[in-house]
Amino acid sequence: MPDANLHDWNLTPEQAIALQRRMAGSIEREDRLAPVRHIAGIDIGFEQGGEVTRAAAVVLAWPGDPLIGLDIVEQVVHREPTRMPYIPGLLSFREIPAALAAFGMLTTRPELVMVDGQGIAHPRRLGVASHLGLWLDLPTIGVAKSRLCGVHDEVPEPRGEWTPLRHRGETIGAVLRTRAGVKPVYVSLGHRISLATSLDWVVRCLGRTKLPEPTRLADRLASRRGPMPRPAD
DNA sequence: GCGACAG
DNA sequence: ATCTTGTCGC
Repeated sequence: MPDANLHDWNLTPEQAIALQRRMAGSIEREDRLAPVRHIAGIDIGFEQGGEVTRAAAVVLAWPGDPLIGLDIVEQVVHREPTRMPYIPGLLSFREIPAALAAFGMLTTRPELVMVDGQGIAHPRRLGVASHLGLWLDLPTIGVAKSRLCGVHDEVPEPRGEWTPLRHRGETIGAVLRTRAGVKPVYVSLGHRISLATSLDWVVRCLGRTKLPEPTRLADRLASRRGPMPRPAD
């Protein structure tokens, strides 16, 4: 069987794991961002019992109106047949192809991308946010609603409080309280950004909800709940 | 060997 | 992730 390469998304679990180990070494954990004017949010949802994969991408302008909040500049949806099942640790191979297709539909090229899932807070340090960041060569942040690996203390109740997420003696992310009394989110750097800066951006993009706006809006679009994209004027 | 396990 | 109604609370 031929070796796995970046353009092949139909890999065996063994090949996928080997590829993650190779790619993880290319992840940049320090800031290398252009001035942020647009922030994108990416998320994937499923339809028809999982047969169809639905990728959503939203672009928000930064900074937004202090009263209205962040403005939606663009929002797109891409649907395609689901390729592979969900396997813990191999999520990106299931979601990235569709995410890339949706991202490619965007007219605006954001300077920062927030992804629903882990960045380097992954057993092999290559969660979906990191994988996507490497592919797009853009700064990415992983914002997950639950933990994949690592341990942490309880997070203080006040909004904005956080505690380190550790795994094998290394800090791989932060568990952030985005709303008092609500389950915290797992923030980890994806690519070309530090954990500290990642936390800054997530907090800055927070509305009154648990998830930051980019991820929250993409989530809503991907799960086909909120209003559909309005046709162009 | 026995659990845990992003979405 | 998705399947699903009502219900508790600000």
